[in-house]
Amino acid sequence: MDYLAGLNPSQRAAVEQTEGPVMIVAGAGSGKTRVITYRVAHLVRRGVDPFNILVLTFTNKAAKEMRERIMRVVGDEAKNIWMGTFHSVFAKILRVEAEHIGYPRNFTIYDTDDSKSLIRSILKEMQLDDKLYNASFVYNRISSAKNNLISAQEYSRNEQIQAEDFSNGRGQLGQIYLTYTQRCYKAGAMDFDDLLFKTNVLFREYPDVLHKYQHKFKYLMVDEYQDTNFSQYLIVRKLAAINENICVVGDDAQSIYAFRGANIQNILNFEKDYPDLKVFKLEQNYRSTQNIVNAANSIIANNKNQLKKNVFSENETGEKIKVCRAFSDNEEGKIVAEAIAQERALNGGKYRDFAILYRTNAQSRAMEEALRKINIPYKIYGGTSFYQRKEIKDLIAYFRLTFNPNDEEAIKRVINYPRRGIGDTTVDRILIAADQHQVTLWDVISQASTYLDGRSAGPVGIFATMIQGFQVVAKGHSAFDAAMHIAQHSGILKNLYEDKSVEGLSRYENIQELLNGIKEFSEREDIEEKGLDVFMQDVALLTNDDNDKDPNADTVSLMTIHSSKGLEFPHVFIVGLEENLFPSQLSLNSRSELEEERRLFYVAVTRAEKKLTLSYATSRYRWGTLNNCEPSRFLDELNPAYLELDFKPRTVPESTASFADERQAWGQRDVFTKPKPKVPPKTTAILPKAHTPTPGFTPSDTSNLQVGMEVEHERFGFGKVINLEGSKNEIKATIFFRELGQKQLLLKFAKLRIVG
DNA sequence: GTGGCGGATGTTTTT
DNA sequence: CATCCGCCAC
Repeated sequence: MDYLAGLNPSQRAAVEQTEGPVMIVAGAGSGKTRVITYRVAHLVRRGVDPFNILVLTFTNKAAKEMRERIMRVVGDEAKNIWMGTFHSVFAKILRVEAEHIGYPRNFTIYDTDDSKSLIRSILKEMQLDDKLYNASFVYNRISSAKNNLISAQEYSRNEQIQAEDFSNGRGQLGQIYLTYTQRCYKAGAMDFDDLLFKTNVLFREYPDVLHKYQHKFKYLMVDEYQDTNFSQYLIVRKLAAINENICVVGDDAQSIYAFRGANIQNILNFEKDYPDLKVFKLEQNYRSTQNIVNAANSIIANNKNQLKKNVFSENETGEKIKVCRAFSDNEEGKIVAEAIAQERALNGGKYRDFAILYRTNAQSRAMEEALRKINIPYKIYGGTSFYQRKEIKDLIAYFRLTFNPNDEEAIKRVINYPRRGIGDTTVDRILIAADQHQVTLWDVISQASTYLDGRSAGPVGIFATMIQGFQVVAKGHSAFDAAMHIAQHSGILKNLYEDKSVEGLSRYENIQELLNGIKEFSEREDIEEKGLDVFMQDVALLTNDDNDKDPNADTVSLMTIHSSKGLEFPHVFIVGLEENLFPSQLSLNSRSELEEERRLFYVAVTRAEKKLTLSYATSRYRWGTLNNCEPSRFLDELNPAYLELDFKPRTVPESTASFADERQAWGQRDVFTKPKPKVPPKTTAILPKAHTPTPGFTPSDTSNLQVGMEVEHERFGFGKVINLEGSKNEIKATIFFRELGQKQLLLKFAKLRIVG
């Protein structure tokens, strides 16, 4: 029981409370991961069968790390613990139980791209305006419906939802959702949200199945509970209903996934669900210096909605938090890169002690360039995942088709790649034929001559034969052999090999890398089934860090704040602290969204152990144009006692002296003393009454107006005509008003008096 | 059915 | 700035 010795009293109490409902409210850096690890280890030590333990995490990375840690305490037995993300665990269960809900065992998992592509097809078929019904918007709408366990039928039947959609001019959303669901079903595909939604359906419709898992998972633990949505919440509650050995761990201050349906209420209401609940609060931060912890507290204090908690540190006070200003995003990169080099030159340390965190993936580029320039090794986490690259998705689409030939998105992706003379028209015909004859897509493709006319039947038939060939090969061979066969005979390998461009070369290499990965899988000894179908089962759920070749390499880490959650580094740089970037422009509409951004900043700050550096740029390239930026409001919210500004406050040398006397002596009218809006207002409705018309103002006949004439406008004041264009009744005059600047007016409406 | 071009459009964040 | 999409000519 030596592992218990290193824990503080509340940590230890949380570990030892293995029975009944438990909630651990864990402040940032309070040893949460240790508690979960030891708690699981403790269960195993006390004789609980690892097969009866289920641990749910939010990333594959977290699951993997935790399993390794537990293995260090209890050994190989840890391999048998059910541990993974919600999505991966329930995908596994759904595959076993698929027949109950009418899905094939080897159903495809659609990723976001697949889903949006399907939505786009549906929108096109329904001939809907793809601006009003933007695919991403529709996807999000369907996604949040599913996360709140609202089925397509329910969505369409619900009068309130319908009324809301109609009033937004999007009355077809219900129909789109219905069609989308139907098409996924026909394709034997589930999207990410379905993995949770269908699990709920399964548990609701088949009590015996639920019962089986309730007994299987005698002990449940959920990490990052504050990030669960309703769908996840209900799964957990149902699974725990019999044994009630449920332990959730979370921190409301670190809830940063509301945008994908996470509901803080899940953590706030936990007590109501389990009256016998034991709550443990972990408030001592062991990770960071006092300055960092105090600064973080000063940020989160600005949020109204939060659980009371007192996170404190007894570590050294530490250095103050440095704030840097740069002129541009590139200079910001340079400052950060040089700071890393300098820190290492002065105090040593490894590259892996440094992390650069940003709000959006796009910001990584300036950082990368700066690091590369002075030869600092770095690694980017997240971003476009290896498995999202086009060439990888293409090859995987062939794999998908091999095991599920009805996979509509896979068909569309590769039926004509490499080119084999099957154009969009033919694909449309296939979809229509399947619909008309009430058969599957694969029925149409595999019996092309019965369903299609002669011209398109030929190439489609050849395609079908090829896929059938793959199916035969996949059955009798290892994952690697099958994959290699498909890569070659589909023509993908040849197609990429012939592309001698730089991108083509890298695509070819990526395919090689995927094949290597499959080869490794084929040679693994810890699993029995090594077919390509097994490899494929959760490929859609893999992310970048699952493809990490050398996790121990000494490199600086670059990642979004979201993916930094749960990690810690001695030195942390948070870059791009600018209004409209962080907080994101899209979050400024509501208090709750702004508070989520603030929690995100809190998460970022609390990643730092020893030293934290914040930076912002006063200008930045966005969409290819240079934009001026304001420093983030979050910088103002930080208690200045913990900050050190790395620049002189910008003060423009000012003098009270003026040239007013000289101007007056010269006789010039002083127009500049009146306040002048920088940008001419766009509409006349909000114009200030800047001008009082000359007494007895009457509009002149402007039919003979000439360029260069001085005019007075009833509200805009005095101005000079600088251009006239258009004919007769539609003459448009460009007039430069002294007070307001340039404006364009239609003469037939404008009331102008010609001066002098 | 294919390929090239110009224009629109997009950046949160992740499973 | 980059990519993706639609439109047009072969």
